[in-house]
Amino acid sequence: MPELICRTFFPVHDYDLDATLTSGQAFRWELIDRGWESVIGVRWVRLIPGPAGIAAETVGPTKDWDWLAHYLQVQVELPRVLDTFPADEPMHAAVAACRGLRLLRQDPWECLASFILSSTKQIVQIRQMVSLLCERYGDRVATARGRPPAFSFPSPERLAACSENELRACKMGFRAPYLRVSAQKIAGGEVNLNSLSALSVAEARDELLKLPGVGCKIADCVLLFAYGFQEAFPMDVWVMKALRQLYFRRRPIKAKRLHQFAATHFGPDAGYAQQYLFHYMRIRRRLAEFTRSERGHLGRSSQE
DNA sequence: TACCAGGAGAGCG
DNA sequence: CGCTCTCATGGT
Repeated sequence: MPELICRTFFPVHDYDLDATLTSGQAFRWELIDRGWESVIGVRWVRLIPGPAGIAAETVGPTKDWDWLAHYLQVQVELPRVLDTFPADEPMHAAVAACRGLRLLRQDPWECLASFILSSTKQIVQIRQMVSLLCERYGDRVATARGRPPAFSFPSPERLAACSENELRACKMGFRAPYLRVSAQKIAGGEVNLNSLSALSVAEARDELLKLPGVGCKIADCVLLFAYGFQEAFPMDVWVMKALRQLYFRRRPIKAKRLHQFAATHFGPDAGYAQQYLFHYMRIRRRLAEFTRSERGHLGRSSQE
């Protein structure tokens, strides 16, 4: 029985889908034959970026695409956001290098669980842990013919029912009890993720901080990537390095002062600015590594 | 091989 | 507070 493929098109400008999906905010997108594939909620999705916008397809009868428009935040007028950034040299450079980078609006539980796993892990490894978790404890969802199997992100209830060893087997190490207990607190109603959008940022942050394995940085990631609190400014080692390098040129600055600077300097969409700085640093590193390796090859071959 | 990764929590003075 | 140590595991 042939599956029903439904398609739509979002005519968005200033939307760099590649940058957005590889900028370390979501961990389940894979590039297959020039399209990005993942699962949002219980739906498999394939996105194809083009010059006039983003083409999308999914499986099963679909007349309403609001869930995807919401996830992609296609209604956001990017220039309006960029205008709120401070008019300084570092931000100009970051914006120029990451033109079209966007923030997604993700499911709170998937976002929270993923970032609980993120601590002192590289993005490739976070992807690996999340992928194992979904394969083993998520539900199979329908995909287009010829596509690899896809799974939903396991619910809090499902992960709460896992043993610590089962979770450790997904290569998450010391993060296993954090994820397990957090899942239990959410499944048991001790923390209600659905109620946070009605709260102030500070109140919502305090709720997230009740969960084990969630400190300021991870709370801010969830506030920003899942709830759309755009003033939340997650400060990880990369953003810290960006601020020191771009704004304080190797003058010794304590982390506390850096937080104060970030809280006052970047305006109402500070979290958006943060994502530009984060991605800017990462693509600069990739370029530097590429250049170094190319020079290495040239150096060797010219020796002969 | 040594060092680092989208950190958090506990123990200490 | 603010500092240091530990916690698994894999990539570079």
